[in-house]
Amino acid sequence: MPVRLKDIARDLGVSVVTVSKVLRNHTDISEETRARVLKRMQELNYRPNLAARALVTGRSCTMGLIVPDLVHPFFAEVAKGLSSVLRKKGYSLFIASSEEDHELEQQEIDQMLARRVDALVIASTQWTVESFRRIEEQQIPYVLIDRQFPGLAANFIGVDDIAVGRMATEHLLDQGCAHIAHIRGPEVSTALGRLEGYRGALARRGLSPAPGHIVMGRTGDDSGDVSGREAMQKLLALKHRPDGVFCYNDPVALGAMKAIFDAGLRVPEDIAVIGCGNLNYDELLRVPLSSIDQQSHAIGEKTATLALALVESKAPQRPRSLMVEPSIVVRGSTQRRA
Amino acid sequence: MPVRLKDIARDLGVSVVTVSKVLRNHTDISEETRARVLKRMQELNYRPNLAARALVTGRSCTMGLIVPDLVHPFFAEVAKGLSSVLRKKGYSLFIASSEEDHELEQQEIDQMLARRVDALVIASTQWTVESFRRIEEQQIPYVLIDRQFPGLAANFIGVDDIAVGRMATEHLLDQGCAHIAHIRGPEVSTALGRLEGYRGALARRGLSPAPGHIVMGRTGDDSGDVSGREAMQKLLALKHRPDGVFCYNDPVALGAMKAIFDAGLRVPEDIAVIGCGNLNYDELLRVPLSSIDQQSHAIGEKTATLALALVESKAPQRPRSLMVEPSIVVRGSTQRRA
DNA sequence: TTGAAAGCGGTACCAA
DNA sequence: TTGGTACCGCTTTCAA
Repeated sequence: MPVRLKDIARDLGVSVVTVSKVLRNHTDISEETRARVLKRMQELNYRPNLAARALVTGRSCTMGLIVPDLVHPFFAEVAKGLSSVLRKKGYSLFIASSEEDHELEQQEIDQMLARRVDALVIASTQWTVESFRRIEEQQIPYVLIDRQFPGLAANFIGVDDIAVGRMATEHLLDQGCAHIAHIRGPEVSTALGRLEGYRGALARRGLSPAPGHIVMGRTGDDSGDVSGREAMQKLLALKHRPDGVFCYNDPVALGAMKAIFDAGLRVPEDIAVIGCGNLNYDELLRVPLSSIDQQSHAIGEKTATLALALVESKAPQRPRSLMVEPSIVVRGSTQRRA
Repeated sequence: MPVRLKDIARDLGVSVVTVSKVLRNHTDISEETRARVLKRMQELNYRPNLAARALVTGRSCTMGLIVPDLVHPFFAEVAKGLSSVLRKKGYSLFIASSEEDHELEQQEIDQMLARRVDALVIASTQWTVESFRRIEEQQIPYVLIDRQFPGLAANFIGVDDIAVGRMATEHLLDQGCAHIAHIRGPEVSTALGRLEGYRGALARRGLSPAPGHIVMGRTGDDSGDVSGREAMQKLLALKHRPDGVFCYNDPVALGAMKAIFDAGLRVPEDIAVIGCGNLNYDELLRVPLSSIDQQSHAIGEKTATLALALVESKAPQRPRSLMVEPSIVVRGSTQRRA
């Protein structure tokens, strides 16, 4: 039912090729013909079938994005940043949520490869690099975001997690905290980087974490508030309880604050708390939460730019790893000196 | 570089057609041939080019979703629900964020039509129905979600907004509130429905809103907390201030709570507050916010099912409008009777 | 059971 | 400046 080049050509008594050339602004068409064709295209509201074009040009002008959880604001922001750049270049974006499931992620990768996306962006939940090999076989460029894979030479864009840890910890030090604890995350690159940054910041001032001041929440990212609460309770039970806590992420920080309040203590006077992620609700809390912003939108934009560059250059590039600088957002939960 | 039917056919000395038939499980192929073909497909990790298939079958097995803001948890949830159903049927989903911009939305619609999606799902920010006519011209089925257009006979799935308003208001009444105010939203179907439900619930008990008890926040959905705060301040300045407030959405409710705290009053003892949307942070607040859940995931799933049905049946269907029942989530902000 | 030919809606190349 | 022809990767139809 949609209008085709052929229809326009027939109506005007010209060849399909001529119409196709007008469509793509070729210069070797007379002004008169061009005008007639354009007019007819308008009248019929013609839209080229991009799938057909993709078949012959070998470019689908399509990319795929696979994230563990679309509802997580970090990934949603990345998706927005990515698509805002791609849209301007005429690209459309397939988006899929892997629900933190390796198998599903694998399936989605296959599906997108079958759709012949020009590039793939993945915030992976994999433990092995096998799926990435599959992508490489197909010669399709891909960019990993958020989580890095040690030992995999792939394009990567994410926040500099060591800087995240350092920044948060230094801020607590600057606010006069002397005993800073860390509620850490699971064994993935983001959590490990933040832990390293935390240690580094202390070391720079000749300090080191007190015994028991590095605790791990039971779970990783989700229902982080529960695990944050538990972890904080452990810290409160210590003989030397901390006066500042750097939390792996914001949900964990909220849980930690709950535990502090439950113990009848105050934030930030007794214990200062800082999280990571700068989630949209941080500002709305009774004690607004200081946090490290992960520049999710910027990550999306930079990823788009890199992916586009990879698609343009047919020669395979040496993989690039790009770290975005985090930034601190200071709110009430750490402001001890007015 | 990807493997094609032709490659497999050549390797095995059979025709392309034969391979194609094996691929689609046709029965008129000998077991022996089938086995040989399947084996080779495995070895080469063959994936059919779905774009090419789409060109000849006229089905892309692709749908489009356009929402005003992907970062908003409601739309992110809808997207998840939608894609979880579609994935099982082998469909992929283009997702675009219109950033609350009519023009962008229009562009995205055009883009997706050009990609020949099998169906389109839109949470529209349009004021006119022109873009929908464009879709109808192309004979592509579409489903509107969230916001309805009076006078447009289109498929629609959303929460029953009148029920939302009724439910919230009745809950406040049941908690013993006698003077219930409403901070309403802009002139769109969702806000109007909730207002109507609020009025209806009061009327059922022989009540009507006191003068000045229906206020409108300055802005609509975004930065709702600012407008909620302002609106609440107006309510607090009244001679007869309310003892319960039903807010258009959760950000507005947070703003309202801030204003109440600033005035030195308590929630829910002095004023009970209920929002709408059941956003993920509601539970994490100092005074957890009661809210009406909009069943976003269910909306996504039902939309997917409807869209699939529309695609299956070639005969154009009479548009269906489907209302999902909201549900109330009671938390601390309204619990006045223990 | 197998495959040759035509065609889906476009683009590339080269000759007229 | 214009258009004939071939072809992108796959499916459909029909004859062998």
